[in-house]
Amino acid sequence: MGVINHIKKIRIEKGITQIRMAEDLQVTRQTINAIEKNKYNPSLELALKLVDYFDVPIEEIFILEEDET
Amino acid sequence: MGVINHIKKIRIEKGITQIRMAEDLQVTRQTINAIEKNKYNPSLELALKLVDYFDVPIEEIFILEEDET
DNA sequence: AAGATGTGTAAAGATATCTTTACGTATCAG
DNA sequence: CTGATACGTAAAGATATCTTTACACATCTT
Repeated sequence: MGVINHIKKIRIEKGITQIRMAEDLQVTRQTINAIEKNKYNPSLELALKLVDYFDVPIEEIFILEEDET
Repeated sequence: MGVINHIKKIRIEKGITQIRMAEDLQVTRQTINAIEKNKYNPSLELALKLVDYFDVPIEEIFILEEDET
């Protein structure tokens, strides 16, 4: 059970650096890096900002992994 | 800047109690209550579970309020 | 080689999210 | 009135999210 994301993939595709993303989204570079490395999930607020930032559907960025029985 | 939600409205429309929601989503009733009262935002994981649970687009539940310049 | 740029990481601290326990109020059924 | 059900809330504590500061490594340019 948990959430994984495809932020790094999307960021690279768009040719954006972690540094620029952090500035644009008003968080630190370490936050972007940690989320890309799936160290933890973004807050809902940051997740929604990421959706707006990349302009892609949320399902293309964040995947809710179901509990495998 | 922040996120508001329409969980209470949607829950009432579907005739579900906070207690049942909490059981179904495996969180406490207090968590549901606090989120409905906008005491704090759900985690991204819980937010995605809520989307699945209600089967509505995320934009109908969560609204990212922009910073008014 | 030296400097600039982009990325990975770590540790300490602040704040947010969530649980557990518990109490209060209101409504409805018996 | 009594009991059951649903909701609102509060306080203490655990864990997650995010910041600040700092260091390391790799690549590219000069």
